[in-house]
Amino acid sequence: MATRRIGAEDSKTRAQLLDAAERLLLEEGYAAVTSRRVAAAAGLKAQLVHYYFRTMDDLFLAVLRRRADRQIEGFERAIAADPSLRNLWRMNTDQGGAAFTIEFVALANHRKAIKEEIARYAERFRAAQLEAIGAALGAGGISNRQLPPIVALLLMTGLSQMLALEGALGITTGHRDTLKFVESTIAQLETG
Amino acid sequence: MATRRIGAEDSKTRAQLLDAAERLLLEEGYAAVTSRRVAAAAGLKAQLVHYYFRTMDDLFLAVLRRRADRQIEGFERAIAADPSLRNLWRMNTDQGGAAFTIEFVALANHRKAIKEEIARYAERFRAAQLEAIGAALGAGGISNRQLPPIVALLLMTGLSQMLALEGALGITTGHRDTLKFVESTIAQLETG
DNA sequence: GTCTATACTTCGATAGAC
DNA sequence: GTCTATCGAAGTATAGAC
Repeated sequence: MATRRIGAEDSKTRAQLLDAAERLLLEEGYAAVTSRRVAAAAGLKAQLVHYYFRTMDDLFLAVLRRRADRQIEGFERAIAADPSLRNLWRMNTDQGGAAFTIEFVALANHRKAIKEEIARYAERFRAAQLEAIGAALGAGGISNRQLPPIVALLLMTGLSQMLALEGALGITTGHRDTLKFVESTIAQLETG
Repeated sequence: MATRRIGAEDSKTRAQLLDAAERLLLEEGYAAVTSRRVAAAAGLKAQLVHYYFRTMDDLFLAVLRRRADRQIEGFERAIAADPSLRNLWRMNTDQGGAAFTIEFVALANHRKAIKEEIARYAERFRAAQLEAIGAALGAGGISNRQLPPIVALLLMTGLSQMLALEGALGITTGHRDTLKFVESTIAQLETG
């Protein structure tokens, strides 16, 4: 049948399946997110997964959207409350979403729909951060020629993501020194 | 049986299976690396995978070791030939192993044996790079207080990995500007 | 030393019952 | 609008034949 029916978006059962899928994804990786295991974790029948999400990819996309929306919202609230460089850096390192990122990047690497959705969210996130970092650098007296905001942003993002990712894998060489260096650099910038 | 037999390490069939597994891993992701698919890609029977590699994890480990050994060897040869900052940066960005890294990091995230092996290789790689970057910075007249080599290394690694990873996902905002910035910074350092 | 026959489990997805 | 019965394909792994 070309037009099979699909469960309501506000169904409580649907939310339970999403919760279970997210938990499994974080704890055991995307390969463990099967219709049977998700359903079992939620105490439901496996076929319900295919009722609320036609394919497994649809389920992954729903998990991604729910989580990314929450994260962007949280970021914007935090940056409105404290738009300092220090806070920007803290948010990039603190948010324990490294495992989540790893899973979705791996998934995205071979699934067009997920790849496109991730790229969309990443660009949105980058735009929001660029605005914040541009203002913070300007307030610290850093000119665009010395260090363009977009470059500062990619340096910061690259570094914080690497620290989180390596931390998750148990790679630690140089982390302490680098953290200290970044923190003292930020402190220097903020005091002028 | 506790002591099942295993195929010889120098078997030609074994090498074909490794090749097929590596190809599948890069082209379709680790979830596609199943005994049946690996064997089919190599034109062999699925059971042979379990003869040469007792479990699928053993197969993944063998792929990882073969590839990482080659990469470290190549790096050491290249850096011996040209130990400049420019070359260090080029090697970190050029080596198209982003997809490979993504897959193994995702795998490692939930498999102890793979995680430990990756950490071992990463630390070895870092040590080799640290030596090289320390020498290059010293030659450029950068003091340890201005920019400690280990910090420079993590900045460079974080940035290049992020550029590669985002490139694979189709995220491009800021990449061009950042590349230009890094290249001109390196050029400045190398001319004094 | 090399490979195959075979067992048993789990997978995604659909068609149809309530 | 919600859920279940069921299918065919694909998964890992072992025991045993050559």
